[in-house]
Amino acid sequence: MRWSQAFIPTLKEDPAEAEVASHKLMIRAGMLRKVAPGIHDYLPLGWRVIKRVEDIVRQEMDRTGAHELLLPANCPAELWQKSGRYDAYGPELLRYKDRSEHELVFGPTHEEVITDLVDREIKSYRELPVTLYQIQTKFRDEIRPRFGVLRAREFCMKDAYSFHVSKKSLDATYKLMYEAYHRICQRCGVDYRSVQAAGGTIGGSFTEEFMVLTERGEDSILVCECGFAGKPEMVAVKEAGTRDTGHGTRDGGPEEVATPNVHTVEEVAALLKLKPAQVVKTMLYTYGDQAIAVLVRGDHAVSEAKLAAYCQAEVTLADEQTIKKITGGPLGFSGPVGLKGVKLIADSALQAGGEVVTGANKQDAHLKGVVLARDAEVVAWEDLREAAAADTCPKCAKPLNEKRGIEVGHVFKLGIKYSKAMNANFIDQSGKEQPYIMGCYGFGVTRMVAAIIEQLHDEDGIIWPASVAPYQVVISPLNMAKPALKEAAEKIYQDLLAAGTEVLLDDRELATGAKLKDADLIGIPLRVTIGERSIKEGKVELKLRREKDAKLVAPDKAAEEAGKILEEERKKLEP
RNA sequence: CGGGCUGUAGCGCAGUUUGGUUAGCGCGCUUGCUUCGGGAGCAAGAGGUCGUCGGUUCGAAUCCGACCAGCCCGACCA
Repeated sequence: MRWSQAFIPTLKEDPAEAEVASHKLMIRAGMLRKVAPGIHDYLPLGWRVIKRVEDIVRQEMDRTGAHELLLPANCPAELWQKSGRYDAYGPELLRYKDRSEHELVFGPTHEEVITDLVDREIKSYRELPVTLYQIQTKFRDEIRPRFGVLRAREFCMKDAYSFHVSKKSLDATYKLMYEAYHRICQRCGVDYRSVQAAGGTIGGSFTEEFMVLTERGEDSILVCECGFAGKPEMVAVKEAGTRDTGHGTRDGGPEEVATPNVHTVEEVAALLKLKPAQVVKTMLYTYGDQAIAVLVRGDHAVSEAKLAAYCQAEVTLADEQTIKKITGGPLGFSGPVGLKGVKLIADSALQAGGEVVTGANKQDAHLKGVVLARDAEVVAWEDLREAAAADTCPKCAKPLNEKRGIEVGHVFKLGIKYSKAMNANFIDQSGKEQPYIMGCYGFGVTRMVAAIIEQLHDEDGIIWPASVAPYQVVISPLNMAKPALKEAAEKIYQDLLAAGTEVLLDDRELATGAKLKDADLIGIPLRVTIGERSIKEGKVELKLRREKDAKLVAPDKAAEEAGKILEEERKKLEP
């Protein structure tokens, strides 16, 4: 492609609307423009990258034996009513009516549609398992779209669904998908981790997320140098023996102290001149028609995932009314002493003993000098809190580091959640109807593009890995008015085209600096620089975007040498 | 939905406090000449419902009111 004829509207300045690096750079590099909040034009350069990532995803899906198809973006609401998600999904689901008043949804994900298709077409266990996938535009009516394509309302996603007769068969496909996702992330050239996700402990289902590590990620993850990574709510915590909670044990039991208008742990600790760790939080949760009180140290957070696993049910934080009914006191003053009629469990970190401060179950009062083992009826001490960077790796016991990540992929064993709700069955070997056992596997294509930039850029612009770059080579003749430079550029351009290389020839009549700045901004992996300085010696320069120094080669060897360098670059990204 | 901020040329902004000639600057764009190893110089030019509607005033980008849109934080979602 000749740059003079391309549509690559680069910008010199950062757009005011963009906050994060990937968003700024996608706009400045002429990849992306905003049409409405969370809705974008993908310009040619951006679209080329999206297609490169799509191709990687497609190749890895095909390698697992999955089959690509394309489902409609517009789906009848009936399917969603059948699964129960028409009500459960909430306002993020874009709904509308057609001219004959039929209700439709614009699919944010396609479990319903695919389950309906498979149910209509696959009747026998003999035809299973099957894995189907599509790469498609999804729509989610995000409450607050932000960061460009990282959290958009319209985005490109690969979604795959597998159908099985047995859990064992699902396990096998899940493993294939899990491995495929690792290969995709490796081929995209990013530093990433796979982590077990919440929900994985309920009902035997299992789910993992693939997170690209970047400082601006929306999720917190804990990583260890041994390779372990996990989400704080999932990482098992081992308490390190006894712990001094700060103020020793006196006789005499708890003593009430006035704490007017003091609600949060920080406020209580400040008022009583203690550390948050010396205060105990009492959190009430409900599940089904039951309630449970959970104690954690003031500086810790309850892991709802761990609590859900303990309760074997989804848990919800109790509302103020429920709190009043159970504790007799208002929100913010709950405590374990004298608490009746509710199961009381505590995080293992509190087992060390010592005196702590808790709520008094009445307005504007706390209790100090509480010794949980003595003053409260704790029925179980469990690992119930979110892990933090201060904790140690459950695998190797080294200290953990807290990192931020962007979720690009999610693999999930669904089980019979959808097939059961939608009454979608196959006939098993004994002639009986059984619900399909399902898995689903999502991958955010446009999100991955942004995640790559977020991780691979410098102050000059994007640094594309060769595997996803919109062009492999950019040729920059530094002065189009000099015939010698122009001719050398043209020759190398033709050589590279003949070799099948995706090449961008910067034939624009711009000042030298502008061309070099633009080339760096759009991040093409390899630049062939043709300037008078080197052409006088009969050479041109080959420079990798990610490196500082250039290699000098004769113009007629440039295409061949470029091919070799790129081959090396691509090899590095192979799983 | 709550809190904060912002709407002035394609982009980035000044001007608004204290109303007053023809609304400015930088980048970009057009034409010409000169330049060319890190966003060139000179000259000439095009481009504006000052977010919208209403009000106050002899006079409104500027004051008042309502509305709309966008961005950030939070809540929500995952």
